[in-house]
Amino acid sequence: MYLGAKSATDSGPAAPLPVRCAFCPVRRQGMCAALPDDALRGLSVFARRRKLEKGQTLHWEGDAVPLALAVVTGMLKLASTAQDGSEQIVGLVGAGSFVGKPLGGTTHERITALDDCELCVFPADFLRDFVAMHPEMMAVLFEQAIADLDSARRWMRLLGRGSASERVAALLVEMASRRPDETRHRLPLSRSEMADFTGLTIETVSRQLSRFRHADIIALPSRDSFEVRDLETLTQIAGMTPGYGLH
Amino acid sequence: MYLGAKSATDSGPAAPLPVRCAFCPVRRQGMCAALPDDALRGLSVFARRRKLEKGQTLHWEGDAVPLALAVVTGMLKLASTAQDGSEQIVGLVGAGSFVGKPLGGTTHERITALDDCELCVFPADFLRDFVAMHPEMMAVLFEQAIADLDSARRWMRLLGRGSASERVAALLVEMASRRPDETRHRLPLSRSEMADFTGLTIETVSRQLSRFRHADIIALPSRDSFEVRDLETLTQIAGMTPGYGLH
DNA sequence: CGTGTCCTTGAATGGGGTCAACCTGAGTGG
DNA sequence: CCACTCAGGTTGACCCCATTCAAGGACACG
Repeated sequence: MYLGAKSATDSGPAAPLPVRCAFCPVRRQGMCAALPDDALRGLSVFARRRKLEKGQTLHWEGDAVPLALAVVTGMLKLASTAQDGSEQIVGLVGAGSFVGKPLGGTTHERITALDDCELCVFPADFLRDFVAMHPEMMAVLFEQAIADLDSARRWMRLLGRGSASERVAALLVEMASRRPDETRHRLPLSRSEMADFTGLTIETVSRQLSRFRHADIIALPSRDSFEVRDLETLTQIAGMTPGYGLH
Repeated sequence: MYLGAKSATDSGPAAPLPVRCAFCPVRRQGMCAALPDDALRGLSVFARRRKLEKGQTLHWEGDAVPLALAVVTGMLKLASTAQDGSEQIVGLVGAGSFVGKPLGGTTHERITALDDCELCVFPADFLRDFVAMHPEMMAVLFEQAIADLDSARRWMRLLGRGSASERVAALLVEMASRRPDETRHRLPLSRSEMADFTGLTIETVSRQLSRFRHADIIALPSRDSFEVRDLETLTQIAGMTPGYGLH
């Protein structure tokens, strides 16, 4: 169905990498990093850049997955909804990460932009064929699935056993660990989304943040940013050894 | 390092399947089902049958994973431990399922037998090489990782948002769904393990079970078994029906 | 028959939920 | 410029459900 990709892949080593790939901020991350230039050229033929505005939802739980995507900039959330309408966020996806089921199947999560995002989107059909031709890519996807599983299981422990302060601290550490060199970080989640992720209420999240602020562990210069003032204490509260993020 | 497997795989279509595979109860499930006889013969060369007694732990969180395994009979739990010693079970693994990281990496979970188990164990090094030669096997492992991820995320929702009755009901439904035709089921988890899995205390688990029993939703003929008397109500409770009162 | 382990049940406690009031800042219109 | 609105966030008071603490039961073991 997308077999044209084969010839594109084989179109000779001299052909240049498309500009969008050559200068892509995630060229050296995740899925794309695993591919040599010529394979990436084949992949890029069917890749489509797409912007997703903050709050927009990409597709819905229960649908067959029509596509897979890599995040170029911004952050996405994966969330599932209960009958009663309450939402549980089951994953955060940042730049360089991949979402989707290249082998098909239905997903049970909704994908929503927390930021204005830039995505690199592939039709799932094409990707399935492409992966069949590039086993090294399958390995990368598999490893990411395993990493996602690890991270989901760490959150399970937190949700099952963690107190409110542990959960909120863990979320902050998680956000902070994505840019370890900075102390000030964007906080693309609203209080309501933080509540959905931690399994708490917005009031409890707010109270914990205030406690951390009063204890001078963090500062909250604006609604959508925070500053880590005492990372050690924060990681300690989160119940994790420092430098060991939830990914 | 295990390249001898290659010649074993190619040793001609006439060679018979080893007895332990031919009569294996999971020959048609999971990983093994994806392989034709001759490939399975190659795999079986390095497979080792091993029994694990109830309560025995196979290996420990934080270690590099030395092996991968398929469950032949019995049930395993995957659990992670917090600094304070509290345990959170992050997965139950039944017959036919696969555990491990065929591509290497460290695991953060302990693997413990809930029952007396029979396992089919592979050295991780060998499996990595074998998978490289059998892309169709990679696909199966990938799909299982995705399924595990889905299930972990469902539990995340339950742990984050579910009440005590929802969690306990969900665990019973989960156990019951493994043998849909039966109404009476083995319950290989102790109360303490049920508590670890649901993120509750043993007292709360016990109270919920008693409530279900008094409401004639289940019966508890012995400590390690239960009988579903009203599956519809049970699934309804597990599905997070808001404010369901059993008094 | 005593002892230990696991389970059940009861009563008291407390952490987080719920409800409600208030605050803050961005927009909007005069 | 201020007044107004409105959504999102904060804070307080109260309450409820699960935990904690404590006692007792069921069952297997020597």
